[in-house]
Amino acid sequence: MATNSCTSWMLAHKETIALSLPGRQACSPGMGQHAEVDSNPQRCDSRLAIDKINQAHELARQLRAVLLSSSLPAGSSAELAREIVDKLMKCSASALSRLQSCCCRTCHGAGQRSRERTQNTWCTVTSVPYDDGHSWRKYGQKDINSARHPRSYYRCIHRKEQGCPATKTVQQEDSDAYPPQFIVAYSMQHTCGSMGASIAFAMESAPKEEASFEGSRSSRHLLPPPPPSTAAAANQSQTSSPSSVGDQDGTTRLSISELSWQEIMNTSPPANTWSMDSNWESVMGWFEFSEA
DNA sequence: CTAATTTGACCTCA
DNA sequence: TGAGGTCAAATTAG
Repeated sequence: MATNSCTSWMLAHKETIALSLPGRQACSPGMGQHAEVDSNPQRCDSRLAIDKINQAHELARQLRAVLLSSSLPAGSSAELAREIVDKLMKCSASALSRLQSCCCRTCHGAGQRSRERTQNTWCTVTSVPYDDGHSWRKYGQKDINSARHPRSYYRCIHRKEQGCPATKTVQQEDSDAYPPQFIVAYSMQHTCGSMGASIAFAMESAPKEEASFEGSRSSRHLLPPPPPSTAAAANQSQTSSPSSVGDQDGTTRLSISELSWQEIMNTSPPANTWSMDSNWESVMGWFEFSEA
């Protein structure tokens, strides 16, 4: 797959950021099979959640337009972007909260080797499974019996030097949806000092696995190099996406992470607060989302 | 040359 | 015993 087409895909789907939903679907033990969303309206306020997600989607679209705008004077676009991101996060947090209240939080239990691990496993379904704010290194890939697509295994890049136990698996759903949806299952919290991550699942932006769709063997070409101004941040995410996207014409378009996300993260709660197992309430409290 | 990915073999668990 | 997870040598790319 050509780098150009991949970049185009990335730009085309930027607005899908923030729509990765830890509670959107209850992951089945097999992961390769579609999980059932709770259809009981009394137990699962899914309709409201969907509305909220749609709002988030629209906000993300607006944000993209702002970020890609070159006519705005410096400073104003960043300010506007921050406001939009703020609203976006409120909406997605609200949706997540609602969905989480009704959907199971435990993902694939099959194959888990210990109770501890099972308790520290959660998942999300997203069209852009890679940039979740942490650095991952792929260490394996397996064909799964019940799934059409192989499952990829990643571990934290700091595993060696810092002993970080975090791992994740990425598997494309069997559906023919476009963009393709991926089930991302995380295991264990990061103990490394890298960016607080899980919150950044909302900012995924680089569909590396796109390479496999197109038949390319390596995905290393697919991501444009980060600009100097964000090299440090990108360095934290070697296998995830850079924090901004370089255009083919040589200019650098600011991404969410560059304009506002870093600022948000600077005042964010502890890195692991997005664990669906233990700290969800604190996250909700931090966002102080107005309503839902 | 170094680092990341691929992939077949091996390990663990149900 | 089979399925899923991990290891590690080989391969690939910068």
